[in-house]
Amino acid sequence: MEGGSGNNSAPPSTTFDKSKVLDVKPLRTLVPVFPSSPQTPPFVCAPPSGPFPTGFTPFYPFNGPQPNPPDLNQQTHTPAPLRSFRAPLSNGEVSRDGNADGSIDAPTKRPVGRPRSTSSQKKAKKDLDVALSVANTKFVVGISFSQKQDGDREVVNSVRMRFDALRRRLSRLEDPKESVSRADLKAGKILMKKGARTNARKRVGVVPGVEIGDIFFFRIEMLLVGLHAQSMAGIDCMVVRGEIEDLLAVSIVSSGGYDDEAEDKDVLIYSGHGGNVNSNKKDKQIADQKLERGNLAMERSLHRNNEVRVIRGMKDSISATAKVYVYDGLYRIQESWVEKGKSGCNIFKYKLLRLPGQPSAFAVWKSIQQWREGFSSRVGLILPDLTSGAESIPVSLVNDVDEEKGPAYFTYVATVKYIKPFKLMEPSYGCNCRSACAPGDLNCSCNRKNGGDFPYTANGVLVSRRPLVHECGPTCPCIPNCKNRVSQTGLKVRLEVFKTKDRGWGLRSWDPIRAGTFICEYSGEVIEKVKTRQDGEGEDDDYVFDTTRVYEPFKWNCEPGIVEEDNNDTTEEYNIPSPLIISAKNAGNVARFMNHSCNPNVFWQPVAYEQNNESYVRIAFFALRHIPPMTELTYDYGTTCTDEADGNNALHGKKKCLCGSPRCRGHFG
DNA sequence: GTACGTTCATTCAG
DNA sequence: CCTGAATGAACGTA
Repeated sequence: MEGGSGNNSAPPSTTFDKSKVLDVKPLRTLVPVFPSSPQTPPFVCAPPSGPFPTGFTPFYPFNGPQPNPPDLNQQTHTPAPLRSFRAPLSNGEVSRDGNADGSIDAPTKRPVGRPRSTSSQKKAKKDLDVALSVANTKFVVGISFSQKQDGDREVVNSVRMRFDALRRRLSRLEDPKESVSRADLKAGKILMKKGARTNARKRVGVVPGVEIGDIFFFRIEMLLVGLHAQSMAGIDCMVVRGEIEDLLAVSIVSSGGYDDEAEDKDVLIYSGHGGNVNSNKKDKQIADQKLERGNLAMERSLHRNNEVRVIRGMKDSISATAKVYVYDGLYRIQESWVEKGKSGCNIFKYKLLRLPGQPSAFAVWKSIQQWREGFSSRVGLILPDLTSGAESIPVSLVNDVDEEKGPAYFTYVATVKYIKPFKLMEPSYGCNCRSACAPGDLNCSCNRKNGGDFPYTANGVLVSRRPLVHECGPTCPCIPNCKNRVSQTGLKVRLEVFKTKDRGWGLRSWDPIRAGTFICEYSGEVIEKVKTRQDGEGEDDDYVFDTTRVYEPFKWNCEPGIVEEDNNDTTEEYNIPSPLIISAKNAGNVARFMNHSCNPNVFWQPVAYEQNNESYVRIAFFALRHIPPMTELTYDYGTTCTDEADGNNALHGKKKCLCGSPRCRGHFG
């Protein structure tokens, strides 16, 4: 397993029998490349040099005990910080927290003449709302008052993951009669009402826990973490009270709806709002923009010279209208002017400059776009496709940190080999669906095996972790792009294998990745037992995936009871019919390059499907949270069950962890 | 597959 | 408290 640099310098052809792996299709061999640099040292097994925290949890748990609950019971108002531009606790804020009375059926005024929903639709919607409202009472928030006002990284991640878990769960209901439209809004509404948000107090500048480069797929997500507190409007502003009361812009979203110029990575020409430029009203009356609200705030911020957060919105490839938002850090407004728009009406324009010294975010996206279009070459590119066509999309091999020309020789296999079937409790011959298997169709035996709970959303995103995901297999008659074949259809995310600074080769993506996205399976050769030096088997096999290791439990699924009929087993403990050990030392795919982290962004999930009336289990990797482009992909390797009573060093075979997470366990493997 | 219109939402400011 | 503006998002149609 790629855990460090120690394995990458083995001579390519002397340590294993190539013929054994070269006669099976569809194999592609990686062009042999030899490290030109001196051998890098193998993994150090030195004892930890400092105190390592115990009681690790991979991320802030949704509920249940927390290692160090920060201010969990604090109910008193924290005094408003003396820092300028921080919104004081308003009465409105307190009252919103206090009386979440759930009046979700409050009538909303519609513009006259707008067609109204049919009564049956309204009834269905109301029923669902009531169900959601009832479910809310069981909902454990676990976010303290002070965390709601001012967050940190853990709270921000917790809110974002909880939002998406809930959104996926709500959008899973694909029976058209019960379909939830705008699951994002529904999930956001529930979380808002329960106070499961953070950084609710507006502020100028940095939002604690939100990092430059963070990505969002819904406006509501940015609202929940306090990055941009408007559900639709592009300019967010706040009133500051000082010697004179002032209105300041705090954040803007550049989404392409207006005539912005967003070509330069450090400069943004932003248009003011209003004038019905992009109104969804029937009358396309275009008017001059007025110096009010957001426009006024931008003008005041120009004179005050305060920092303005900039979020860049872009088209997401997942669908025609989907967007992805990238937090690009702090800018300052340099100048403003008024110009005539296409229709001849006045439009406010603002020129913003990015503050220097910030990590790049949008610039990374620009570079990737250039590489894709071939306008610029990737620095340090060694191979455009290390799979030699074994995958349907290329995987680049890149080294921009040193001279090493590639990992040690291995054979690229897109899927696992020598896999053994396991016996099912009851024999199964796949489903009988003619076209695509339909979620909710209990005539489909694959659906029944999944407890009637379709594992994926319409976008092919995993809804929840479960003991075993049952996909349709090669002998199911449904169409090849049936939605229940996500892990069999090959790579969808554009990946690259790259040289890390201190952990050998690693894996990362050019594409932004939504939580729950399938990344790859763990390919390789199924083996009976892990080879170790101790057993006289030569060197340790570090490219191993082993289901019998001990894995740190973590919570990924949405809380049970959010949706009324959602009473299925929500356990996230895996149930694998028989242990599975895969070695990718000699043959494997991109998964062999994924490094370990104690705070990973990827997790594995066993997936079963049938072939010739037998069932097989494979290991599929999914994104644990949203992953920005060029962020290293990591998962938790787990730990071997070391028998400490046998006199051996309990750390034998374990490797010093370099993941750098605050909750690092110190060792892994 | 993209482009555009329609529809139904939500939050916050005024 | 009430109202409406607002650089949403999904979906249907061309």
